[in-house]
Amino acid sequence: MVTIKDVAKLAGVSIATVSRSLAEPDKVSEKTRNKVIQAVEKSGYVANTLAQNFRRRRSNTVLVLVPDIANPFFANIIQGIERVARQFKYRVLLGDTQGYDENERIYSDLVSHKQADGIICLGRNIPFPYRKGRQSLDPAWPPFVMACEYHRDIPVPAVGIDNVAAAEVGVRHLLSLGHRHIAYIDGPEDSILCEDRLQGYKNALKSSQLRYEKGLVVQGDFTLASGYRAMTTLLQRKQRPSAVFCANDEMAIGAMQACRDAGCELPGDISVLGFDDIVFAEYTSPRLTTIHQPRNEIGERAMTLLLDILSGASPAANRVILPFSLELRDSTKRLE
Amino acid sequence: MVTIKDVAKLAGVSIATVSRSLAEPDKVSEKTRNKVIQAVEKSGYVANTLAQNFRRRRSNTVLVLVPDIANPFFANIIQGIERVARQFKYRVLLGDTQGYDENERIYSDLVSHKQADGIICLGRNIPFPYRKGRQSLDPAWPPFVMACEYHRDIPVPAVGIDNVAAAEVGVRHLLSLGHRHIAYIDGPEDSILCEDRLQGYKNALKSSQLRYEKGLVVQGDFTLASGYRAMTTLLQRKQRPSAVFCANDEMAIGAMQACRDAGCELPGDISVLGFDDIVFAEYTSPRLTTIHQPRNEIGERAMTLLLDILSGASPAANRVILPFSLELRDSTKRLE
DNA sequence: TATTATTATGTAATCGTTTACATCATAATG
DNA sequence: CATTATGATGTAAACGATTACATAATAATA
Repeated sequence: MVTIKDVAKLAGVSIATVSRSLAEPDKVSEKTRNKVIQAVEKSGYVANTLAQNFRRRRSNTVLVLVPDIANPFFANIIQGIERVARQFKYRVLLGDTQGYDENERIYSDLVSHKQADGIICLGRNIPFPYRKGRQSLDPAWPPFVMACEYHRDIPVPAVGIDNVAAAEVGVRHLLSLGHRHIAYIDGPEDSILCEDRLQGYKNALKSSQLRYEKGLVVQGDFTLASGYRAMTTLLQRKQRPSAVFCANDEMAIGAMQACRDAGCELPGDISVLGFDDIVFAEYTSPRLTTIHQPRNEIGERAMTLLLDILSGASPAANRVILPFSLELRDSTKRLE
Repeated sequence: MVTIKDVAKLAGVSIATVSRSLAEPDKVSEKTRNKVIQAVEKSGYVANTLAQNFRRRRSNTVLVLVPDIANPFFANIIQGIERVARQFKYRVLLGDTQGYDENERIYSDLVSHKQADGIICLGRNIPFPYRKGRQSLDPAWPPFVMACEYHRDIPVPAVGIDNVAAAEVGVRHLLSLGHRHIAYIDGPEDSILCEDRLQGYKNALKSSQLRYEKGLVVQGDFTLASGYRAMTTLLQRKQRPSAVFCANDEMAIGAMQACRDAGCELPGDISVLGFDDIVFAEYTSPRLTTIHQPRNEIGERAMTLLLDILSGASPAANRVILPFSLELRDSTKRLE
């Protein structure tokens, strides 16, 4: 294995000069720099990252905590993160948390010695230490950014869309089609995202002087199956809703299946509105009307934000709000 | 930061003893071992992984090359890998190759200095050096395992199912329903997986004395959109197929949409058979009949295999073949 | 030209482990 | 009891980079 020493010998300079030529080229005269570069090329030297990480006390790696990689929604965000990370020579370490609260593992494995320079959390259960807020945070914990979700009380840097507004736009769309009996299939309890969407749902109802009916809100957990179950519950009501707004596309797709199984026409009997606009939304029958989130961009911006923080820039824009859009397709229909 | 030195002082022993107590406990007397353990607990010492990695020249990290994380099929495999990795205190570094051939990056970033101790490749474009076979492989490249795909000529360790047999079972099912005009929507050209599935398709046809008709095979690229396009092409034939076998579920779902758009009844006019059994397959309309692959297990076994190789075990089972199953649902129907 | 400021380079310490080797104590052997 | 094997511990040298500091070379000034 060719080390910095070999290069130094080959170039006829000291190892310090080699190191400098590569890391801070302007601290070195052009002549020597060229000698070094030549030697590097000739020898095929590539710096030992393990040694560098150790010495520099950082790893050029970010840890991405994903509640569930199998969820295509998250996958797109990860892609965005990856792209930016690669551009800035960072590596992406994946942690599928599967809902577990795995603080100790994260801590002892990665954080305590800067195995990861920063953390991006895609889910709602953020590692415990961050819940206590910046000031009381053990300095060993590295910078932390949330994508999608955010924290209500603590100003954790976060990237996402305005979920209240998005939900409101969606539900208003249903209202504009004449629906008055609109159900909401909610996501997991501890998701602020879903609280916001619920709020948007309520806002929209209020704007039409409709009263919020608790029985029309059923909780799911973002999975297809939970959407199915929730819809099944809703269909058992004496008065069936004529439209249902779902906190994500998967539950919407599950709900559609439940409708079909119950013999409902789609969208004739029931209009379905999703959230996220995953690729599959265009391939359901009928095609799913949904709220589009810029997933790739969310990932990109989250990574960019993290890099900013890592580079010591003040967290100017502590919370990045990206635009959403209502994607009109065929699963919502005017009420006759 | 508390280092091994602090622990040594606290326990009243040398750093070497501390190191040994932790790494090779039986090389140390019980008495001292206990002293050390106490000191470790008291001080809250946790070994600096960066230093360890550097000194040991390995990282306890595996690199997983994924063609596309957004594909739920791969996501499940990654989950399996993650689970085993975690169990054995390995970390998973994710590389979304997006089809790029990014050999140099992998090499200079990771491989040359054991930033990753091993590689698991989920896709078909395996890093160049491995294509040349073990004997002519630069020893810097770490052990390599393929999941799903494999290499025809070179005995690269691989985990997967018997794709020829699986496809044959699937198509025989269609034949048993009376279909005689069966199309195949193929995956990308360079995928051995798909070659195998095509072979299975041919085998099945032959077993029913049907001749293989080239026009009934259309190429896709595993995406929903490509399935849609392929099916559209097939529907333009003077004689439409009565059934179509797709190399993956996404293309099948795309194909179903194309059928609907063309005014075909599903499964009345056309039976559709998928491959993989992704979660969405149960939520299409009609529910998709498909070949089930044990995705999680593929990931788990791939990681296990890699760990075996890393631990120096001879690659006894160089190729692991897992069972598949035909998942009968509603998208295939007897031809009337 | 002599002196000082500036820039370029080298020397050597350092990061926190692991590990070969030396040393010392203890147990087993003759 | 002397000698040798065995086991437990310590000493110190790595690993390959970065970087504070010292020194040498050059440029700027008087």
